[in-house]
Amino acid sequence: MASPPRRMTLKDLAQHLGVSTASVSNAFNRPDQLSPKLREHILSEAQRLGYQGPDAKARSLRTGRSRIVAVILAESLTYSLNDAVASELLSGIAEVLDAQGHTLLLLSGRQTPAGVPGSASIADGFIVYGLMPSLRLIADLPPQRPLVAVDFDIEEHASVHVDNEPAAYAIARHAMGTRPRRPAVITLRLTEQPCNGRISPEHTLLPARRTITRARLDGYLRALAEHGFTREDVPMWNIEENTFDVCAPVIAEILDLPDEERPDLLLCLSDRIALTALTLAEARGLRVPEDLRLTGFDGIAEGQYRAPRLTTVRQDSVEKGRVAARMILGLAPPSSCLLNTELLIGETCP
Amino acid sequence: MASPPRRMTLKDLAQHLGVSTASVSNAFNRPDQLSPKLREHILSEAQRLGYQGPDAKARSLRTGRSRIVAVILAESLTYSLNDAVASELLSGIAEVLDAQGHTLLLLSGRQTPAGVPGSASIADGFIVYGLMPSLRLIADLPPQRPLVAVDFDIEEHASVHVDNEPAAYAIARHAMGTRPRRPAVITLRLTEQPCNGRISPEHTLLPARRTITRARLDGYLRALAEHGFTREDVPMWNIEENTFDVCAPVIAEILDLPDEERPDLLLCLSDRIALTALTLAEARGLRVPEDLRLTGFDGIAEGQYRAPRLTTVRQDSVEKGRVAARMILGLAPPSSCLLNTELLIGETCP
DNA sequence: CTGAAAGCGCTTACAG
DNA sequence: CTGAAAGCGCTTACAG
Repeated sequence: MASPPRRMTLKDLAQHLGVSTASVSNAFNRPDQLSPKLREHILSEAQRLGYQGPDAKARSLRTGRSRIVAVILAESLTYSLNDAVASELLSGIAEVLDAQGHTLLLLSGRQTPAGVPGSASIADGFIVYGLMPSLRLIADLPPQRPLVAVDFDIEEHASVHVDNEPAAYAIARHAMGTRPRRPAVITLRLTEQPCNGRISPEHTLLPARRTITRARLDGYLRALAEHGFTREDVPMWNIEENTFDVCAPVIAEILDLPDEERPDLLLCLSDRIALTALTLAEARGLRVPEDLRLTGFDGIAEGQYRAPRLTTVRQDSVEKGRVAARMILGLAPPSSCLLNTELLIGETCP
Repeated sequence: MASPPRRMTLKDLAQHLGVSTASVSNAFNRPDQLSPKLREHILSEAQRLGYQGPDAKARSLRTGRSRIVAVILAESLTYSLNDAVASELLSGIAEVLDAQGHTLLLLSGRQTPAGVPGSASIADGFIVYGLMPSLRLIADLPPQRPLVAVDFDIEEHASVHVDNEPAAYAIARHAMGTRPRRPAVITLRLTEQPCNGRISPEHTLLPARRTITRARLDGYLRALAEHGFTREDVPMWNIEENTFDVCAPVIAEILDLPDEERPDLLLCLSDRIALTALTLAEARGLRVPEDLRLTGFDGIAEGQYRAPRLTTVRQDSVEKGRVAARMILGLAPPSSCLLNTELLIGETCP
């Protein structure tokens, strides 16, 4: 096992070939700076001798650019990777980065108490997604590198949003087409204090600038108000994490209310919540939509590839990712971009 | 907007404070190399002056380590990010990397014809997942850095697997408990030539060392053989991509066969395939399991959080990721690790 | 415990 | 078109 003690460097290769390091570098990076013949010679010898091309670490130090874009997810990576909406966003980002020869570094805003790991500073730009993270996190990022916020705003930085309030208004208004007797709302991470269950007057709700879920709630309440339901008339439950396991107990509590108290319309802040409600309702023999109507938000595939199909708002999370990535790479000017959504009428709330 | 033209460097900070660059570096990296008092002074001044800590690019060049681990996915990133099994694997990897202060660089083996982008060489180690990629891709990775293969083998490198053949045998044997009249198998990316539909004798099947799906098929066929079904008795269909959209037409073709030809047992190579079959069967009014029994493979949440629950094999993809990450970081010795699976009996094949 | 110095592997003006 | 040289920002023996 007398394997070579270290990787071959550009300098080694140049010496081997009797050319300058500049020529080798140019052979890899700037074809116009040397004769095609020499370039061909250098590249084929590199291949033959096992030189893999300029080292990324050295190159990035020298040029100041790494061709790496970091995505900082407000939630844990475990949650985000298994969430359909976050996954779609990442797909959109990855699609654009790939096409431009860039790669994706995944970071969680929650991972270390120490904040974002130092290796984050290697990235050429940052996409920050999700709940408004602590400003400290943002301050710890290297300044003067492009940053795009998705689903929230950071002062003086670009952002990508969907029209949460109008979309929520539209779907709630659709649901009001058949007047519910007992409408209710299930929100997501909306209370200042953790609350996985019924929201009481003691709870403080986060403001719209902190979380998109508030904007959606405001849309629902606007439509409800137009039909004579005040906020006091409409019970609200809150979910702490957008997963089946965390949703299920809260929804069980709602569905297990006595018949005369059980809501007949559930406006859910996400498809995951609505799908959990649908599963649990089916398990209890409740008929959807006859006994219980349900609406979601997001338009994830799982809600559309089943019967009954979920009535929901489709947001194009893939496109959100593409837009953010284009701004980071400078393919589009930094801006505050608002994407439209689409109302999907399924069978859970016809 | 007379903002500082460039980021402050360690050297700048050292000059400001009248200490050597070594002391500043040690303040950040080796607390034992200087007095607590000086360290405290340096760190607080760094904070005050806006020095964010040593630059990751320079540090990684100097030390040769980046604290970045690359995951190379055989499929496209778009596919992988939206696939439950791949997402779980990534979760497990991310969990371990996070805990060790490392971060995750996502690469696709399919992204560029040019092969893995040069920035890959920044990673300290590589986890390669999925179908056996071209050996060229592996050869292009920097040698002498740790590499772990997941779900396939690379000579002289560590690997993580589940016991595909025995697990497939076990679930098929369970299904044989009630003798089917017309069993069939739906495979996944198993033919040398692309084939999204019925497999004919002309098709060449990939060998088990190239893809885990072959090992699963072998397990099914072994159990079927024990019950007197030869390979010729059992029709097989192949799916090219493990997504609803690609599965649906093939499954529709199967379910729309005349009653006397339609299989009454579908052994599916993945949960995604089985769930698609379940959805389409329900849409056609076929009763599961009375008219059609179904088994999956993977044990993804979506199959367990619905009624009827999928009968399937649960593989712990999160743990697969953890094991691979531990090997990469040197927390566990490189080895060939085989994880066990668990038979989950749901209602689709009681 | 501190400081001066070498060097990680590359890219890029610049002079020829 | 080619080559000699500076320097990206750091870490780390090493001498004091």
